[in-house]
Amino acid sequence: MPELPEVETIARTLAPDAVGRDIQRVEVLDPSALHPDPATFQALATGRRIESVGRRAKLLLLTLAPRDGASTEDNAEDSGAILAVHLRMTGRVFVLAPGMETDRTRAVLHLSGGMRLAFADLRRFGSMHAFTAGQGAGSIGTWPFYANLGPEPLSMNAAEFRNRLGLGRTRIKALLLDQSVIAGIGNIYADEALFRAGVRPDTPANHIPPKKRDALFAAIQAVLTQAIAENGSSIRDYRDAHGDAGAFQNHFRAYGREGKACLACGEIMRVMRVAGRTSTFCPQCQPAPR
DNA sequence: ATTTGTCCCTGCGGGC
DNA sequence: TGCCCGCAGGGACAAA
Repeated sequence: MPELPEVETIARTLAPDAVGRDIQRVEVLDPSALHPDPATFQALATGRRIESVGRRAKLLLLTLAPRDGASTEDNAEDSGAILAVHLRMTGRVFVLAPGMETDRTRAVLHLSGGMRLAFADLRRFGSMHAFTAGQGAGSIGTWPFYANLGPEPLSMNAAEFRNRLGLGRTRIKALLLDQSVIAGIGNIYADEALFRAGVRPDTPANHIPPKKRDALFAAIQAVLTQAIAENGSSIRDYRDAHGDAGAFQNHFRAYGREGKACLACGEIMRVMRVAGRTSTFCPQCQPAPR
């Protein structure tokens, strides 16, 4: 399940191969994968050079340059384009070696130099979105999901995090999963951070004192930083742009450990449902809020 | 106003 | 052995 560290790893492993190449053709295998529609996607992407590969929240972002020969006449307004890939649960982005094919491929970007970039997705929840890079209609800033994204957890500070949790009694895990509150955290890293900070997933935010908020923020940063260093977590589907697995799944202390002994105290790990997600926690280390 | 449920989709594992 | 069901979960959306 690609969350922030997985998408970051994909961006890092993809960039050296993709940056500087031209998108010569967009091969559409599953029209429903391309937004706003396949024709618009092809029109926005084809003939542009990939300037950079990055990440925002759980989105992989390809920044595309204005087209070569864009004259002051007809293409004066061409300020480039942006491709945003959301992998959701089972999406993958691969650099395809010559002759190599992938399963469940939904679209292929044919790049200069014979390189191919494949977007594959078993469960077809993922999607690719094309935007103009300007401020006008069609630009990524007008995409509500993107426009409403909260700050990056690795770029914010503890004070901002404390404030973002607010004064309400919304349960803390729901806030961590809310992309408009803080961007890029999913079920795995929410559980891992809450465990490390000793905060139960259903604790109302207004029951978490400032010091505990700071501890939680530190845990979030530590978990995400270590996960990036380990190239993400590979449970089943996730691979980087070269097909290699990550290793952070070997460091899980909470996620997927229901019924097992807590690594800190030996208590049996339990699950509860918060915000519609299975949440694994230690009843001892993460005591119920009073 | 927050929060829960349903849907999207496919594979897999548990239960019987 | 084999079928059925629930679960996995990010986000949009509807509903309580």
